[in-house]
Amino acid sequence: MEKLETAIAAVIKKLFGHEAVVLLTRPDEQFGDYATNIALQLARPLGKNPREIGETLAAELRTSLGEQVQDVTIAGPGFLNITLSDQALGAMAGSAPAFRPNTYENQVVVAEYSDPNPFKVLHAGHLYTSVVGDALANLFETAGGEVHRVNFGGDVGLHVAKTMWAILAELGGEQPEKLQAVPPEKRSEWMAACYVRGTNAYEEDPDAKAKIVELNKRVYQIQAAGDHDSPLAHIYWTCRAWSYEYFDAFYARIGTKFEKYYPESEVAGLGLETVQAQLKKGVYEQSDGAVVFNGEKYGLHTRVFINSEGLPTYEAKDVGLIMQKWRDYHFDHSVVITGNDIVEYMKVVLKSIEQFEPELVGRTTHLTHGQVKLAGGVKMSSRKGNFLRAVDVLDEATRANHELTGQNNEQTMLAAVKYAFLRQRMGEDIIYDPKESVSLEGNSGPYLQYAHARARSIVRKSQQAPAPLASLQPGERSLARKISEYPEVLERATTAMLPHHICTYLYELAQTFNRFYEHNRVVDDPREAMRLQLVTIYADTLKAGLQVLGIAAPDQM
RNA sequence: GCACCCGUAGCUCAGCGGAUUAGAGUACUUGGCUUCGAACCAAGGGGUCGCAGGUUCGAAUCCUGCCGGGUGUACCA
Repeated sequence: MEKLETAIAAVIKKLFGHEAVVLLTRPDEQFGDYATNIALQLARPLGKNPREIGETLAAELRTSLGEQVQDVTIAGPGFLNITLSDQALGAMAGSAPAFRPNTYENQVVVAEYSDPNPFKVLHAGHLYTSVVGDALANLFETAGGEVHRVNFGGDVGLHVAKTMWAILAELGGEQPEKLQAVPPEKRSEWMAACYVRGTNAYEEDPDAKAKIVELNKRVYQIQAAGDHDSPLAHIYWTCRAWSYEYFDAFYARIGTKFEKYYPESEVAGLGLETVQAQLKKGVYEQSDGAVVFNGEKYGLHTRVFINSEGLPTYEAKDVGLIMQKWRDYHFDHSVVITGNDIVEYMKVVLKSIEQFEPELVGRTTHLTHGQVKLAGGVKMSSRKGNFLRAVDVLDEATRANHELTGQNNEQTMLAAVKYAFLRQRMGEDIIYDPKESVSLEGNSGPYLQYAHARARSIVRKSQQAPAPLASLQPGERSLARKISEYPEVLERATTAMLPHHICTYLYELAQTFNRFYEHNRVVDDPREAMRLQLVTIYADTLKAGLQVLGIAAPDQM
C-alpha cells in the first residue's frame, strides 16, 4: 500500500510537477481495492477540473503501475478507484497472517495495568482494564517490543486497615494460628467480606473507626520495621500473600501474566524522598503545612503530594512508582493504562516529574479507558448492593454459554467477555448489562471462534495440497481482499493504541468468510486446491488477530 | 464556577487522517440445513448523526456557541 502511494505521488510529480502526499483508503468493494481523492485535492492548486486531473492520472497509472494493477477508474467528482490484479492481491493476502509491524522493534516497553488493591475484591472494572491492558501489551509485543507487564497496588492504607480490623474481629484477636480455619478456596471471599464489614464499621461505629485508624498506623510500622514476627505482622503478611495468590489465579484464568507487582509499600519511600529532594529545588512547594505541586502554572490544578502530617499521598507514591519503573527498566516507552477518572490527576503528577526527569516523562503515555457501568447508567456501589465483581461477569457469561450450547467451554466464555470489552473504542464508558452484554452470537467473540473452527474443519477434511491464488472468482476475491487488509489494520491499531480496530476488522473478515462458505464449496470442488489455500490463510489471519487480542482460536469447539 | 471527556437506529456500538448511497450487532417480521460445523447465511422495516452557526466545491467527521450527561477540581485512593 505504501509502495502504491509513493508510486502515485511519483506519477503526479511527473505529470503535474506537484509534490503531493497520496493517501489510499479502502473503499466499498464495488469501487475497487483502494481509492484516493487526490484528484479532488489537486484541483485547486493546479487550477484544473478534478475529473480532468483524474482522467489524466488514471490513464498514466494504468500503464505505469503495470501488472500489479488490473484497473484504475474515475468515479463521482473525481475519485480514483484502483483494482489490483488477482496475482498482486493473492500475494498480499498470502503474506498477511505473518505480518508484524516494526513500531517497537528493539525497544523496551513497560506496560502497567490492572492495578488492584490487596485486601479487596477484583471488580468488573479490574476485569475490563486487565483485558484491555493485556491486548495493548500484546500489540506492543507483536510490533517487536520487549514488553514488561507490571502491576501496582496498595498494600498499605486505610482499606487495608479496614479489612485487618474485621479480620481481627473474625479471629477473635491477634491470633494468626486461627487463620488456618479459613479453607484455601474461601480465602478471597472471606477477605472480601472482611473488607465490607470493616468499611461499614468505619462509617457507623466511632469506636471501630478509631481502632482502624490506629491499625492503619501499625500496618505502616510493620512495613517500615520489616516486622515479620509479631502476631499482627504475621496476619498482615499472610493475608497480603493470599491477596496476591488470588490475583495470580485470576490473571491465570483470564490469560494474562505480570512479571512484577509494585506494592505501594515498596515505592512510597522513594516517592517521599524524591518529592522532598525536589522540594528543595523548588519543583514542589510548601502550602498550608503540606507539600504541593502548583499545577496552575501549567494550566492544571494544584495537588498535595505530602500531607501536613508528613505522610506521602497517592501523588507521591505515584512519583515513587514512576521513578522505580524508570530505574528498573530504563524503558523506551512506558504505558500506564487506567480509568479516565484520573486523567487530570495524572497530568499533574507527570507535569511535576517532568520538571526534574523530562526524558522519563517524554517516554510515558497515560492511556485511559472508561468505566464499567451497569445498564441504565447505574453506578456500581458496594454499599448499594449493585456491585459487580469480576467473577460475576465471568459467571454470567458461563451461564449464558451453557444455556445456548449446553456446554461449559471456558475458552468460549472468555472470548465472549474479552471481545465484548475490546470491541468498543477505548476511552468511553462500557455499559454492562448482566443479561445481554456478553453476547455469543452476531458480532461477538464466539462468532469469531466459530468462523475459525469452521475453516479449520474444512482444512482437516481436504486431502489436497494447497495451490497459489490466481484468477479469482468473486467470492474468492472478496475473501482474499479482506485478508489483505490485515497488515494495515494491525499497523493502525498499534500506532493509535486502539485494539478495537482489530475487533472491527476480524468481525468483517469472519463475516466475509461465512458468506464465502455459504456459496463456495471447497472439498470435492474443481477449485479445491486453491480454495484450500485461501481458507488456510484466512484462518491463520483470524487466529493471528485473535491472538493479539488475547482470545484463543481453538481448531474445534 | 473552571478543566477534561462524551452525545450516531428502540438498545449496545463502529465510522471522526472531510468525500463515491451514514454502517454493524441486537430486538422485531420473513426465508434457507439429504451436500465441507445453522454459535451460520439471506431479505425487510427502523436514523433531522444533541441543537444552531461557521470553514469547504463537499462536514457525523474540522472550528465556535448553546443544550444535555459524565468525570475531576488541596491534604481520599
